[in-house]
Amino acid sequence: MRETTLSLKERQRQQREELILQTAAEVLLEKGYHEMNMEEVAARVGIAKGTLYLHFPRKEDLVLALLEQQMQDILQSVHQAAIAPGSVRSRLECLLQISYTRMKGQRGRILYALFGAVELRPLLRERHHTLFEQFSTILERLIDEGKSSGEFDTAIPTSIMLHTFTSLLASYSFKRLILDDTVSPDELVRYVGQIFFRGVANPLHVSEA
Amino acid sequence: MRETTLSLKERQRQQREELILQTAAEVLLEKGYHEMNMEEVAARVGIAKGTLYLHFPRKEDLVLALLEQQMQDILQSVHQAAIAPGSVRSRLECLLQISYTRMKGQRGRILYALFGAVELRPLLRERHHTLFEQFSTILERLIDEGKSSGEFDTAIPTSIMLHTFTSLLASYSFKRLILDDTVSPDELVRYVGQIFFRGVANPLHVSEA
Amino acid sequence: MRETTLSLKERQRQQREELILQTAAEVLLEKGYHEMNMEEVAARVGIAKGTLYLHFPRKEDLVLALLEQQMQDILQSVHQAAIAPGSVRSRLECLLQISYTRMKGQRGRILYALFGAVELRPLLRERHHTLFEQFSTILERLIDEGKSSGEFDTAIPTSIMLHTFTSLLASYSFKRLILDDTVSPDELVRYVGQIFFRGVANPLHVSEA
Amino acid sequence: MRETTLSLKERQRQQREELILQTAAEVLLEKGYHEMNMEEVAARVGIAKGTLYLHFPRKEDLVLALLEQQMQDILQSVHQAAIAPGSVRSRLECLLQISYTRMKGQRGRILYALFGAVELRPLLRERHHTLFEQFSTILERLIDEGKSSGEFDTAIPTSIMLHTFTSLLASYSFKRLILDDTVSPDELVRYVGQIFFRGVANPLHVSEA
DNA sequence: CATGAATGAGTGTTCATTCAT
DNA sequence: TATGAATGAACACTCATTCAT
Repeated sequence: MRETTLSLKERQRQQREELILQTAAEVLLEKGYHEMNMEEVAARVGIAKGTLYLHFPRKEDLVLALLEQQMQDILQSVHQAAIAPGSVRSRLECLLQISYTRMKGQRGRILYALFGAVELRPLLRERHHTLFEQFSTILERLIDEGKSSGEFDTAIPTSIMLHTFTSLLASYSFKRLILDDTVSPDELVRYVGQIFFRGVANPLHVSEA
Repeated sequence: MRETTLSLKERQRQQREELILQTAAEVLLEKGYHEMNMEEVAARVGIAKGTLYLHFPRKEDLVLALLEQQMQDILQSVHQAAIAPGSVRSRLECLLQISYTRMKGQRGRILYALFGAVELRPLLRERHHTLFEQFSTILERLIDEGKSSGEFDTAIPTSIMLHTFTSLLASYSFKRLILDDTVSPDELVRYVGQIFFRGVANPLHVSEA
Repeated sequence: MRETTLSLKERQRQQREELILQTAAEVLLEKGYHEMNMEEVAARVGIAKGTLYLHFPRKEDLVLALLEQQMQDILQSVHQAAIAPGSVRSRLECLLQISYTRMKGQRGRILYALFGAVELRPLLRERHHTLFEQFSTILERLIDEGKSSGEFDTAIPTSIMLHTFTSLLASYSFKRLILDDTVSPDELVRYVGQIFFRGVANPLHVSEA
Repeated sequence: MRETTLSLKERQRQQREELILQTAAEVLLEKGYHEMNMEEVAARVGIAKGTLYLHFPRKEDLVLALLEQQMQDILQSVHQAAIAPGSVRSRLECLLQISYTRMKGQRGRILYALFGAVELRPLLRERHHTLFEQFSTILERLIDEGKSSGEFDTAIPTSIMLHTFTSLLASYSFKRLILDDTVSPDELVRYVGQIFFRGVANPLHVSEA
């Protein structure tokens, strides 16, 4: 019973923390890092400023937690996509799908807002770097697998493929396209997949598609 | 004679304005929009804060002028590339070349810094939209020309090609690659060109490359 | 039996209160009145902030209790010294001894820390005044005794002697000397005694020293 | 004429700075370092908070300037007293006179208020130390001169005399006595001088007093 | 009684903007 | 026209105090 009580409190605490993060994300998207002020975040959550500081002792911490959440979320997706069955192409398309779908939602745009604040860069860089390394490593392995299996053109360096893919995965242009409902995420995946995979295809390989 | 005097003054004024813009660009890149303060810009230019305000009555105006300049600059490049002789591919590759080369330089990074400041977006959006429309129009015509000439696959919608191209043109991933000297702009143009143009190539067309 | 239980509880309560006071004294010395925060005091004592407030409903009260304790402590010493046998000089030297020895210890420095906080003065003043009156009264009687017995020069007003003595008793300069181990309390007593008692000696009196 | 204009502005600036320092001193004495807030200082001076920060970029700087002013002031007095003609006793009495007279005025109490703020100590210590060293050096020389000339008892170490004198010079007890108008500075000098100089007198020397 | 989560008033500091000279 | 001193709104963060559990 003691345990239940504790975990109840703890659960409530985590629920509120999650609420704070969601709210902060909203404000961040509306106003950017600088215009987001702690008072307003607190007010929107419905708590006092002091309470907000109990959860996140610095504005930076709040924003860093947001970053962490997003990054973990993304890394998770990448992991799952990477270990899915099927061709490398299908797995990478799955990633495109996830990314484009997220663009419609709020969460997909937080990273943009965060990286916008130049003064946060030093802070973000380190954590971002670590996760980005993991992210890159997974994708590189996937691409190399595609090369080994004969799907991809071995003449194109893996790092080029990786960054080309990344450019298409996290593209501001596509984000606008999707937010304006000019294309659906599904369509976009189809077309971008078509272009990219034709582009990196092994010229000698007979695609099953 | 009155006119000459005026135009001399006017010329000096414009020279100073240009200097202000250059300086502002520097500071913007170093510190981002919020950390860039009017005092410092004025000091670096070597004028008083009040004088700075004679040229740009709000901080926003300064930054908007910077945006305008950059956009015009880009539009100019796009124009020139568009009317150059040669295949559509060669002309688009020329654009990639310009973009990647600019990434190494300061000026190419200003737009990133500007768009980073979420709170500027409403301001930027309008002007940006107009210029982006022009930019898009030119590229769309180019792409359509490529489709007509048989270079490009007509099955892929022009807007998709446009935004895919744009994603590769102004890619944060590539910017990092280039700033880290992992690839030269030239190499990058070659590889990205290869991937993109294979990707959008007309399957029936025999490339001259 | 009820009584015993209560007094047990009461004893525990007083023990804790004493612990709080000791801890508060430590923090006060380390950080001064303002930097001393209730949270830290509670944490160091090992109780919750709320519990601390059960004992001392305001920060001021805590600090006032500390003052009281110190003052009573000092008053006690003065009392004992005053009723000791021997010459007035020997009794006053005993007080010097006590004071200088205390300077090495923590407790002797608390009053300095407290009086340092100018904003506490109104609060301290009243209580301090009462106790200081008592303190003064005792010393004045002692000095007058010294005058009657022929030890001290009756031409010097008692209040002057008192405050001169007090200046030497609670001197910041001597505190530094002693904390830096430049002199030992014993030595200091000897020299200061020599100077002061020569200074106030009855010119006609043949000292026994 | 240019020069005159500049020096006029500069003079006004310094006048205001002096006004700020005076005001800050007042507030400091009334409320202590922590309760003194920049807003109020500015308001009392009749300027905006921002203007205050043009003169003193940190609260600390304001308070440090105050310290400097006081210390220089004191050092100045000590210097002048030290080089005055007459016996060492008369010169030291002159210092007592200055100190006790200052106690009536506001300025004499600022150092007490400043040293009260424990958190300022590290800041103050360094500067204070330097000046205190100078102060001590001058007084030590004076005391040694008194010993050489036969005025003072060579059996008492110079440092003891110095600190005893300092204790009497800057005594909180005497400050109260003077602020309460219990004694006049003049009287106090006479009595304290009598006590101290009898106390440190060379037993073999025939005083001219 | 004991707890510690919640509160919100208070304050140092920055900086875009104005305006008298 | 050019200046830069003056302004004051804005904001992160702290901490004494309260009170529901």
